[in-house]
Amino acid sequence: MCSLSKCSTASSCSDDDVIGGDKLRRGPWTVEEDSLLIYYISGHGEGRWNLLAKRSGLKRTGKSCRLRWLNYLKPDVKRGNLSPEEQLLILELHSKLGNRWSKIAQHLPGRTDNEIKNHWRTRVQKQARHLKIDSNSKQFQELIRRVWMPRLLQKVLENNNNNALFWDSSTHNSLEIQGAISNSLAAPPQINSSSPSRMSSSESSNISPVPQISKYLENPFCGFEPNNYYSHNSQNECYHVDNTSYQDVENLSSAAPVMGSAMENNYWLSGDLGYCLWNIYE
DNA sequence: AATAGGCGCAACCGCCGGTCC
DNA sequence: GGGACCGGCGGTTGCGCCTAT
Repeated sequence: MCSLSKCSTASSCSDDDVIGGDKLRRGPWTVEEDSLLIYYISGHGEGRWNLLAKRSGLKRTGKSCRLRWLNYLKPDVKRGNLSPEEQLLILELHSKLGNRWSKIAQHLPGRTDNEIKNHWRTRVQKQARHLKIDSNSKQFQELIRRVWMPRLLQKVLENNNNNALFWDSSTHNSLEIQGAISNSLAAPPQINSSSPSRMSSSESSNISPVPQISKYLENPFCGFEPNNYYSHNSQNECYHVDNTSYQDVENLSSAAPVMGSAMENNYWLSGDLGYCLWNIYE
């Protein structure tokens, strides 16, 4: 509630604005104000913002103090670009929670609702505008799930493969991120009918063990059929177990267990065409 | 070098729900 | 019960920086 008598926007307010006889400052915070707020909170703790605003000597509203602390000054506020993992999690959570930014922020330690909201508006909604699609439409939601999330997933896994052949759980301790990754592949596979039946067979290095016989689950990129069984030869070229020849071959470069999966035998397989979700057949 | 336009982000606004008296 | 106050939330604004022309 703006009780200032003569301002309509932040930029139009001056230091001469008055509340209750005191001059109130608005707009960007100075270093001195930040220091004062940090000093006061270090001595008295957070909360009771209106009282804090009065007693600290800051010529700011309680709301303004709260916002400055929570969004900027609080020590655990994480700064810098959102990682692909975080972006993926935001997309996943937004699909479930909608614009409930504070709820989404609770799942991203160190990130504020304001930051996530800004990210959504500047990055995600911008895409919708460019595509002339309503960002709340089913069509856009589908686009996010089918295109954007798999791309982010690819980035996440590429980063991961660069660091370690197998999934490094020490860098991905959030099961929620794992869940978001799994869910990002929940859409039915987009099988490209123009794809050649024999897939590319470039040299694959750093080949990791893959299950002898695996059940392909799902992936928006690959041409494998869900719930069919595949095996591989000594070069890690995959083939359908019903076929005698190596048809539908894809070179597989690495395998990583799906952490947090309800199915312990689920693996991500990294290959020429992207990433596949497999279940070890027993 | 100047300028216009776009973008990112900090900060503000208005509303709402909870709490206290 | 209801009014006042407060904190939290989502939406919006506008400033400053960057980039393209």
